[in-house]
Amino acid sequence: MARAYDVIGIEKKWQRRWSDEGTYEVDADDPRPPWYVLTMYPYPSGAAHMGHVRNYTFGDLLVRHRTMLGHAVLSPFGFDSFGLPAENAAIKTGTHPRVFTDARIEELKESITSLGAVYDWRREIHSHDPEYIKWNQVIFTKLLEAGLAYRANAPVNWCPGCQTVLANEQVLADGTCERSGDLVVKRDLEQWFFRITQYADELLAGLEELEWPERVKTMQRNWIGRSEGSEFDLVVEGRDGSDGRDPLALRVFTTRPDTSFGMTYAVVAPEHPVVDELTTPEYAAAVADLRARAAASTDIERLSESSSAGLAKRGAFTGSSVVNPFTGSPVPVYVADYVLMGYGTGAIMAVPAEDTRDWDFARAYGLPFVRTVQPPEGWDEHGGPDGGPGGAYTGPGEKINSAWLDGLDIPTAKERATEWLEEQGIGVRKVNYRLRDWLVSRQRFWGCPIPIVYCADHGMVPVPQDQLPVLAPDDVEFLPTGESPLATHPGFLNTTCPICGGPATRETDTMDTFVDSSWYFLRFTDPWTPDAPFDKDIARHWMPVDQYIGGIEHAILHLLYARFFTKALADVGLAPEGLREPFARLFTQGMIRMDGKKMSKSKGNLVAPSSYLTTVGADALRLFHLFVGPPADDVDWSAQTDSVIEGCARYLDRVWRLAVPDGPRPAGDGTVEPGEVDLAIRRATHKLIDRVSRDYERWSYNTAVAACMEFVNLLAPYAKSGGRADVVDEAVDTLLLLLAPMTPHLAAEAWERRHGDHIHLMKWPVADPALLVEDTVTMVVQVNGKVRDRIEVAPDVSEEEAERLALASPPVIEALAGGTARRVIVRPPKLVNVVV
RNA sequence: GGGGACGUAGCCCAAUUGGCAGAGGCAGGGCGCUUAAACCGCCCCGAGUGAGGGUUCGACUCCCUCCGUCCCCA
Repeated sequence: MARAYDVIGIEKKWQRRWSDEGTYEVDADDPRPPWYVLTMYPYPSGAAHMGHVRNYTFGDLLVRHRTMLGHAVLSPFGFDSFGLPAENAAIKTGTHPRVFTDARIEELKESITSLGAVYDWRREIHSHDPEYIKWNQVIFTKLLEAGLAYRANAPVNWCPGCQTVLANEQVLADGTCERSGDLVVKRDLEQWFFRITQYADELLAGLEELEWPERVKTMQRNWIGRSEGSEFDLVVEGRDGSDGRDPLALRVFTTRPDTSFGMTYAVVAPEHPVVDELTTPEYAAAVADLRARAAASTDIERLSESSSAGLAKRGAFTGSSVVNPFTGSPVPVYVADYVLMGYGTGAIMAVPAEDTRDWDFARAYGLPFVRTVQPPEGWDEHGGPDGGPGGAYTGPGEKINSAWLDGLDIPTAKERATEWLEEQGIGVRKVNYRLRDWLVSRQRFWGCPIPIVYCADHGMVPVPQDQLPVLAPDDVEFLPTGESPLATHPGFLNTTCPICGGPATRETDTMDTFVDSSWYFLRFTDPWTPDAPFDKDIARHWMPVDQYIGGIEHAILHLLYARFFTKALADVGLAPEGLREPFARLFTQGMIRMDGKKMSKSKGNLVAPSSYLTTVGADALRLFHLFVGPPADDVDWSAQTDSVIEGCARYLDRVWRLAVPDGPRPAGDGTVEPGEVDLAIRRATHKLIDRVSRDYERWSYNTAVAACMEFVNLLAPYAKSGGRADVVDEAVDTLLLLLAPMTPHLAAEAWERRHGDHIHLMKWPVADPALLVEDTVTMVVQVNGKVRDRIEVAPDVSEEEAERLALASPPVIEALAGGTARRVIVRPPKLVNVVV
């Protein structure tokens, strides 16, 4: 399509100038108030895709807008450059992951730049850079010193395809690996953990003060999963110690101690260490069978009620009983896979009447139930789904069948039961979390090595800071065995003990890449200090990030880990004390979908931005992303999308012709007083400032663009048919200033041709309040909600006057037809409704 | 199974938060310009808001139920 201006040439010209002139480079001693805008740093996957374009368009708009508002805007960029794809490529092609990664970084950097997105590139970070690795390792040893990192043997999710450990969240709902699709299995391994659970309460409480989307905060709350309850002992029948054997008891956790009188059986997790002791010879085979099956399935499968295993195969009687301390009666103990070792104590009291999972299990095994909460009338007949009989009742109600708790409400009964357990010395109040410690070990090559050596005499020894970074060797072979090359490289593996100098071996695990992304935003504030990961005072100047932008897919893990790291780093003295939260405001933009699926490389439905950059240009593509809908909403890439993008390009052509006319600029008549028509344009100009400014604040770019389009529709005929030059100039200049953050190249070039200077160094326009007030507004007059008349009134019309005018309106009088108004609703100056 | 978001013209979306359902764009149609077409300019065409009920003088907006799409947790 023929364009009104040299789009490609102009875009290249300005991209070079912003870079050459360092327009968006800032330092901590800048006198302007600081503002930190950050878009989540990307994994370098090669040339940018549409999701990147959308992402960086929002971020870049903010950087330019905030700068025009007079802030010193910190806008850094970097790459999350460790990760699996580079290593897989190495195995496939024999290219070293660094070579592969560096090439992908260059591609991505180039395509980000060609979008017109501006950054302070002096601060660029690569997480595979030796300098970054070093500080990562220093942080690791500091956390170790502080007791926030530890090593433990743990059952882990093992992906046979990737030959590595996966975090729970990397395992999909169907029990397969999110990357390779292989079925994940359980394995016991010595692993490194970060003690994030120590911060569980603070991570929960800290959410309150954050200006984050409510749903992200909800997801984090659910992930942390704080629950208050009691932990108490169930004495195994016959093992109270009176027969000379050691007493044996089963410790259970419950959030509903008030239901204890309704316990009809108890359950232990298949992995529970007490299982062997509880199981009588008679039931040993069945229990062993169940344990084997549980070990082969994932947590998700085990908790799923529609498991293919079926309820009947999911439990086994141990042959033992435990005594319910509330009733003194024994109940049978089962092993069942719906109880997990990792949560609570790995054992529960089962109350089928008030817990749906217990109910299902009890029914499958013919176990009785006793209600301890009075269900509503008719519950047993039609309380269930589809009006069938009701099962477990988990709602509020009066306590029954519970001796001294009878008649109480649930909260009171809960408190009494807890107090009783404490008085009897058999239980304690307990807060439980769903959140687990963060497993950071990865059996991969392309990650940050964990800086630990193992010495025969001194055990586990952290590598001293002056010997960091520990770097992976270059001369490695990448074989499709799945084993990390680090584990078999003698030069890397064999080292000396930092304490005694004797022979030692290195830790061969590398860190989860979420470690790298948990503090990069701090490093960005000062990537130059030689003796620390960043200077604390400089970090304090810029932090927290004023606006963080990223995908909703990071709602839980990355954001939770980064919050944990910020607190932990402050506590070990690396980050500024008092800095508890890294991201004051968060925005999660919608994703791009095509044919109902997320647009992604793995789904093979990518639309390359590059084809648009060489046709309609970056500005039009940016404008499209801003215009297509609310930033938080998903974008459907459809057959019509190209026409919409062309429509955006057409609009920019119109703006260009308006701003840089072919012929001589219209000579305005500055001698005559402006008339009504001229004033209307001026009013529209200032209303546009007001509207766009407010839309920017509330992330409503689609309406801001629509307002600019509407304005051009109004302005173009006026400018063409002899409008006053001063009025047109004010209108066009204002429009360019408002567009500058959205379509920076066009705005910059047009402004330079008009004024010879740099639009992005201009101040954001301010609306003249005098031009925002209307002389008159249209007041709607209704009779019984039906519009009968419209009357022009003063904006500050009084209630009495509005009512008088409405009742005097001929159409209203006609509609009333001699009847009297029963009631008149007056909402000046917008509406009067006469009710008959 | 639990929690959440969203359903407005053929399509993408507005409606300043309970007050005239339409701002903008795409697609479609007409006229002008043109030898013709594209480009460009001007104009036209459009839903009663997923369905049902409730609250209210008044509901796209608030409350229930259902349907559909998507997200999170199981």
